Amino acid sequence: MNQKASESTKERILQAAETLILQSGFSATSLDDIIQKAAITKGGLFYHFEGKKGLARGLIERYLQQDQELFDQLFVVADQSSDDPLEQLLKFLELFAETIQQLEDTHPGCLVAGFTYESHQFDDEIRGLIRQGVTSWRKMILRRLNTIASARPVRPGVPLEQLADMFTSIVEGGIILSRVYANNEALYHQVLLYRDYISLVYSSSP
Amino acid sequence: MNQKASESTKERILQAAETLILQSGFSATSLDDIIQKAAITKGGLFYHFEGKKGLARGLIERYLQQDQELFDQLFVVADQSSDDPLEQLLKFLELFAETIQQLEDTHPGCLVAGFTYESHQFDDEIRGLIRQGVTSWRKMILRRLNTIASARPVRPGVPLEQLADMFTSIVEGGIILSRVYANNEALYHQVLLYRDYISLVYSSSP
DNA sequence: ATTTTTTCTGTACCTTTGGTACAGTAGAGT
DNA sequence: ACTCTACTGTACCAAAGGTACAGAAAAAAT
Repeated sequence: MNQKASESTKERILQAAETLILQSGFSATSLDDIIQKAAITKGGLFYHFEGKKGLARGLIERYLQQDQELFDQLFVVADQSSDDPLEQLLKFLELFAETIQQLEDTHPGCLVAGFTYESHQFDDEIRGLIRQGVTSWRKMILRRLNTIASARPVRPGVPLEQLADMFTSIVEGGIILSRVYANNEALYHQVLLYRDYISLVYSSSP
Repeated sequence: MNQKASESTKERILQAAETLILQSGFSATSLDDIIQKAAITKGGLFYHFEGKKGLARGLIERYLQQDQELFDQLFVVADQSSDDPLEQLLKFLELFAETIQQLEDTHPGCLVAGFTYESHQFDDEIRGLIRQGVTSWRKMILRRLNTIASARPVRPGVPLEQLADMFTSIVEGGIILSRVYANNEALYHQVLLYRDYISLVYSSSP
């Protein structure tokens, strides 16, 4: 078999594992569950990953990468829509909200949040990856907020670092709402409220 | 032994279980872990709860109850601080934010969020309790928002139901931030940003 | 065409642990 | 002395994680 076959098998395992883990949690998902869903054997799984711990690392790495790719794509579109940095960010949030709304099923959940609620099981490496993910989201938004702030007044008393973290906060919280209500509209609206707040933070009216 | 001894044992079990489960997740927390921390035997645990599932129900019921008690207490103080419904809600959020900030350790996490990320393990009863909890938070805030709206103009395009859900969203998301950063300031600031947004939603300036 | 390497399958096995059941007991109240 | 509550102690079973390895099947290299 060629490398592509290997990669597609690995991907199949990761996809199956992610789906199951977001449904039941990491610990509650057995390797047997995963190999069954991925249509592979235990030996095959251990060929690709160093046990369950190695699988966890593979999962979070893949998740953060895919996430970054989505955000990058949306920002490309958003940046084309206007020359105004504020409008670009607002457009990004709009696109992101719509992307969520268009999901057929209930939002599957975020691996970062899931792992955070099982964090004592993982070692420092995994916890480091989780923190790295959250930090990257903060940086991504904060860069934009700072650029906007260089041309517009910012509402007093609003720390931009916290406003950037609010993106993560809203998304993670919104995902929980959507899962509890079994309805993506909740997450969609939460992102739009965040968008609205940002527009108010940079609104120059008294 | 008397009833007080029984109740205190039950409470000790619940407290131990909650702490451990918020650290490692429900599945990853063994009954052995819990009985060790609670200084009881396996038989004793099964005397008080119908297995691990019964324990989960006891945990979520207790959590929602304690949560409600805290909110009620804070609203009593907040309602005394002013006659203006908007000021009362803003004060409540301030008090809540300060309560979190004063926690000695990192916020332990929310059982509702934790269980949501392991929801496929639980039956409809537990999932019902989780939904009931989130719904009660929404109602609690929405009642206030509607009262405020009866006397003040609301910013157009802001659905009050979603603004009420934003409380849950911000708190759950903020908890994740605080846990990842190992710092309660994140959650504190998120609640204050939500407070700021609410004040803007009801601000009457053009 | 053959050899080699990669990518798995299948089986067998071990150890730990999670979850459950239940018989028995200690101690407080009556 | 009796009874009930509140446990303790022990025993048991299925399941999970992990390991080891023999070998097959497919592709790549030669």
